[in-house]
Formats: sequence, structure tokens, C-alpha cells
Amino acid sequence: MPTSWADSVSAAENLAAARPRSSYVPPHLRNRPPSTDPPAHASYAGPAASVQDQSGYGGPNVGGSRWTGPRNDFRSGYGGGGGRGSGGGWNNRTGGWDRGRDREANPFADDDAEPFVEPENSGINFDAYEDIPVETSGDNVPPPVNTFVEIDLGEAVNLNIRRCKYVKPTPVQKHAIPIALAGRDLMACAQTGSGKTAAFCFPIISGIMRGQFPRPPRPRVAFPLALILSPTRELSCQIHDEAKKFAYQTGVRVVVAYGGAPINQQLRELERGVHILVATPGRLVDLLERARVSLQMIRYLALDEADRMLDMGFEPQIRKIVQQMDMPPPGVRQTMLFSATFPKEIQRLALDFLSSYIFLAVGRVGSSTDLIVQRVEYVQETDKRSHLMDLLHAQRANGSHGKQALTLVFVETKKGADSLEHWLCMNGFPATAIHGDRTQQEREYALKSFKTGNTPILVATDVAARGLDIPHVAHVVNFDIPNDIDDYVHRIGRTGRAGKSGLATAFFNENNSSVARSLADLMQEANQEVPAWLSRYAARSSHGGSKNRRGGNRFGGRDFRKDSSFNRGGVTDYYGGANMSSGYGAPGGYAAPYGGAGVTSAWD
DNA sequence: AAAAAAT
Repeated sequence: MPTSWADSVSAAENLAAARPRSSYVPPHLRNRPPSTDPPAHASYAGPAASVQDQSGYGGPNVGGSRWTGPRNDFRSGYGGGGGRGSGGGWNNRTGGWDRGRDREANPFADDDAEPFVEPENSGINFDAYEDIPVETSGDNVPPPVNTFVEIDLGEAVNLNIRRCKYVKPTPVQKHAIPIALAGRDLMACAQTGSGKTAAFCFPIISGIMRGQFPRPPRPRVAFPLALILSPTRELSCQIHDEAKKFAYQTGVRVVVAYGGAPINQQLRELERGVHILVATPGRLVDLLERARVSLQMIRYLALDEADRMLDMGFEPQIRKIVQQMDMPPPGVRQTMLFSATFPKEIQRLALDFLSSYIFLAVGRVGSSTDLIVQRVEYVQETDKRSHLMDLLHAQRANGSHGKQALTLVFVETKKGADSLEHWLCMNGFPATAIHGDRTQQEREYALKSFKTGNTPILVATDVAARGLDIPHVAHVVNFDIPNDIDDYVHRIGRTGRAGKSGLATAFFNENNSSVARSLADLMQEANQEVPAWLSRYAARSSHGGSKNRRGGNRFGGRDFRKDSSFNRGGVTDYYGGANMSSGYGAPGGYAAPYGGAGVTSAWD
């Protein structure tokens, strides 16, 4: 148990200062006490060898295709194996499997320099994940695994798993990885912070290493084999950083592309060859229109925060990328959708992108357990600032060595973020802010300054609501409560990560009456204390189907194919499409903001 | 109604 941040910081600093840097230490042995070293890796023959050795493996994809044939044929059409030609590599011209690996930066180098280092550094409290409820549905669901050893991800990836200090898979990984390795499409609903990124990255990396792929047909155009899309630039960066760790010295190249940053550097990276492209939609569309990226060789598509990616703001861009460019259709590529929340109407939309998929729901680790203590306080608009100050004062008293616990304050608008940041600073609270009107440089600086504890208060819009893994956030304050309860779920999920505890406080007033019911339900479901006044609000505003009514089970979501309003005697009906619109009456309290002729707001 | 996402 770490004593305090400041102690951890100084301990880490001492450690770093004491370490001699004179002789070469292999990356995986750096910064580690001898007792925790992984076993010697004399047998580690290098990634290129692994790739060659396994080149006969047919790839992970099984199952039929509704297109031109089995997925594997897609590969053999070009007849170009990874080992052919002069250099042996998928992207021979620009580096391939072998060249450039010496230059590959060690993505683990900074890990132990992190100020908040902890003794047993798997980082994840697995006890919090025991006996977590899991629901799967779909045809022939591959059985889960209990250890990484059971999954043959290959020697190089196994090594990276050890470097990441992953001891055993999280529940979502136990289920999702076998499904993905079996080549199945997947819709996975699991709390962020429970290891989703690794759950889709490991199978993709493994599949790319084992598969044989045609040579890129044109120079100066990037032909990624896998595409990972996310809704914010910072999240794409985070996924990229993670994926680089998982792919370290495997020869699999991961490149990130997002807006707000100079495109030329991204273009250069792409030209060096890319197997896995992590991107935000806007920049990717730009690259596609410039014909600098082609999706024709995509074999794996992953949407992180998939419900957000398919909501009204993003859907057109996603459809353009996935359906209107040159990406292979469902059944040819493998598609994986991940999110902590999956509203039914979004699940329905997602059918367009999936083929005979498996639905997986892992009980929420954070938001519906006591790991996050949720409080709701009645605060008038005009009292919010002074109320926040009271909270921060109380926290400052609890902090150690004058350092405050990290507090993430969510507001509704960019303007509101600016003005609250300014006000906090004026009142002696070290705050910074992040929102979409700031430059990318400012955004990244704010995030970094917050993460390091330099500025322990971060005021944020929903740009920071999803996916961002910021360790040691002790407190999430919903200064403004979001209108969509799913956003609330994602926001409070910034604390209580990796099985750790956290606190979430929301400032409720009349303006939030539309979410009173769903908020009360959610809190009750999570065994939180629901104030009597909130229950009264909930009862008052609950009649009439609200968009915010959720399934009412203990899962983060439920396979909508099981919903009677969508079901016509078998899940296969949904792939016919004929009864889709007629079956879309949403009697379960979900109005229909999407699709169909009458696109009406469900909450006007 | 707001936020995000290309220049």
C-alpha cells in the first residue's frame, strides 16, 4: 500500500537517480527489481522468425462470408506471402518486419518513471473482478480462457504481456480474446478501465503476425490491415501508445492519425508502412480523400466507444469510412465494437457493420459496484462555484504534502470550462481545462499537467468523458450533469479505474430533472444511496417513456437481439432486414431518434 | 442543446 503521492514520487525519483545507466540493459529488464524479472528469454528467436515459422497458419478467420467466399481467400487472391521477395516482410519496400526494428523506441521506457508507482504493479485489482456477471449471446460462442498462457498469442506478444505486468486476463479479455481469435465479429460491452484496449489489440496483432497478406499494390499509399477508430484525439493517442507496447518488437507497425496536429509527420509515418492504423474519423477521411490511405486491405476493424462512434454526430463519417470507401464488407473483414454503454438503437444501427456477431456484456466494474461512491447534491446554478470550492477545500485538507488529490470537473460547455478554470485559478486552485476549442497543443499540455499532478484540477467538457485512462483520479465532479445518462456513466468511469475506488459527486438541480429517473435507477442499481429528494424528482418526471430508461439489469448492456420488440423467433431474422423498420417500434421505453422515416427527437 | 471530429 503506497503511503502518499509525495512519498511515491520521491521514492520513484530516488530509484531513478540510484540506477546506473552505464551498461546496456535489455528493455524488458529495465527498471525492474531482480525478483520480478520474467524468466530468461533465451528461446526468443525474434519476431521475424516467429512470423516465418507460423506463416502456414491460415489466420484467425472462420465462418462464412456473404461476399466472395471465405475470409481467407481475400488474402490468397494476391498470392503474396510475407516471406516472399528480398526482405521478407509485408511492407518490404519501406521496412517490413525486419528493418527499423532496431530504431523502434522502447514504449516501456517511461513506465516506471511514472510518479505514482506502486509496489505490486500489475495495476489492476483483480479481486474486484471476481465473480463478475458475464453474458454472451450469438451462435457458437468460443469458450473463455482463464490465463494468457492458454491463448497462444505468440512469443513476442507474450513477452510484451509480461512487460506490461499483466498477470492474468481481465474478464472482458478472458471472453473477448478467444472470440476475436476465432475470427468472430463482436459487440462488447464492458466498463472502460477493465482492459478493453488490450482485448481488441492482442487478437489483431496476433492475427497480423500469423497471417499472410498481399503486398501493398501501390507505393506512396498506406494499406493498413487493421483500423481502430475512436471519438477523440487524446483517446486515439492513448490507444496508439498502448498498442505500441503490445506490438513492441513484433514487427507489427502501429501508426496514429488525428486532427489538430501537423499532417506531414503523420504522412511520413504512414509512408514507412502501417499494419495497424489508429485514427479519429476526420483526419482519416482527409487521408482517404488525398488517397494517401487505402482501406482495401483492411482485415480488422475496431470501433472503440462504438456507441459514440455511431451516434448522430459521427455516424455519417463512420458510414463513409466503412461503407463508402474501399473497405472490405462485413464477413470479409472482422469487426469488433467496444463500449461501456450500448443503447438499443445504436445496437440496431451497428447491424450494418457486423456479420453474425457475438454479443458480450461484462458486468460493469466501476459504475455499478461500490468501487465508485456516487453522491448527488442539490445545488442551484448560482451556488455551484462556491459549492465546488467547499469540496476542493475539504480535499485539500486531505491531501498530503500540500498536494491535492486529482479532481476532474465536468461541465457542459466549452465556454463554461474556460470560465470555471479562470475562476478556480483566480481563487487559488491550480486548475487547467480541456475542450474542443483549445489547440491540440493546449489540450495535450492540460492533460499532461493534470496527470502529473502539476495541475491537480482539470475542468473538462465531454472531450474527456470517454476512454481516457488517467490514473489516480480520486474525484469526478459533475458540475453540470449531462443530459444523457450514458455520458454520466462514462464520466464517472474516469475514476475507480482498474478495480480501484473512487468518488463521484454530481450537482443536481431543476435543470436536470429529465435525467432524475435514470440517475436514480443507475445509482440504485449500483447500490448507492439515493437521496429521498432525488427519488421524488424521479417519480415526478418518469412518466412517459424516457430515452434514458435503461434495461434495468446488472449489465452495462443487453443484446438487443434478445429484446422481444426486436425478436421475430430467432436472431437470424435481423440479418434479413425486411422486418427491421416494422419491428422497430421501441415499446420498451426507447423512442427512436435514429433511422426510419420519422426521425424525431425522443426527448423534446 | 452541446460536444466531438479535417483544413
